[in-house]
Amino acid sequence: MKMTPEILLKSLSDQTRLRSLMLLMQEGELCVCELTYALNLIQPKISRHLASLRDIQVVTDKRAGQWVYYSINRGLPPWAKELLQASLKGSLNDKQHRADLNKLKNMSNRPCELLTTYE
Amino acid sequence: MKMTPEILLKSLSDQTRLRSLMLLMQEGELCVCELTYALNLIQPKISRHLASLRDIQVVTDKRAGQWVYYSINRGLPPWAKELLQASLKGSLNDKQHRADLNKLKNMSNRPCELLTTYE
DNA sequence: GGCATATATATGATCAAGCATATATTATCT
DNA sequence: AGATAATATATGCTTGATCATATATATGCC
Repeated sequence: MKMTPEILLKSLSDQTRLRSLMLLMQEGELCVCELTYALNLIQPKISRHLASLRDIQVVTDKRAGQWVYYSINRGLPPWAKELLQASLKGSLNDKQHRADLNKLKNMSNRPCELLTTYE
Repeated sequence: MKMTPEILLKSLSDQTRLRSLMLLMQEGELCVCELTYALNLIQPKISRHLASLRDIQVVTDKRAGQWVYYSINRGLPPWAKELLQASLKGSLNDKQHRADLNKLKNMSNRPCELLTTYE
């Protein structure tokens, strides 16, 4: 599937998807339960939006045990990465984004991929 | 009104608005009738979308005689300009955008602001 | 009056939300 | 090891709201 501004921008027009992507831009890799906690939304909602982002290949997923980790697709064309970077730049001042990031940092019992991999 | 990624991205999520903005990015200044012709859409549709873009201050308008010219708001924050630039970069390969631009270039009796100003 | 632009109203389509439920992986118990 | 429970994630399905569209009409400039 070919990425176009139309497709990418439409995916960014939803608050839940935008908030998720901005966290992924800063944190690199997050599982559904981390996003669910950070954004304070119900799990099916997060899962559904991540699936739609995966469908258009804005994010990639990776199963690690019982967790599924999502991250920004490294194969995105340069203009798309730049567009996401600009969005993040604009979000750094954003109250909502800052609150989301803070909530994530304070999450207890955050799943740690490395521990489960090496045990 | 404060510009945020949420507001800007939502405005870019509509095809008519996106196509109009991409032409404005390349051409600098266009009136409603030029956009109507280039995008091959009915006038009220263009007018309405431009009004919504003006409401959130993504574009500015300027009356010159019977024409109203729209252009990208120069006062946009840097991240917003960068986001629009990235969108344009992605649109340069886009079939639709190229067709729109081509149609505009071939428009006959294009209103010329300078002539009407000085006559 | 004619052209350019704006707005009002009604209709229709898209899409997100929420609930319930299904699948998958891990942990526990006997 | 097999059965069971718990946790993480995904997916139908229905409802409701948002928003773009089209037609018609109005305003403003030459």
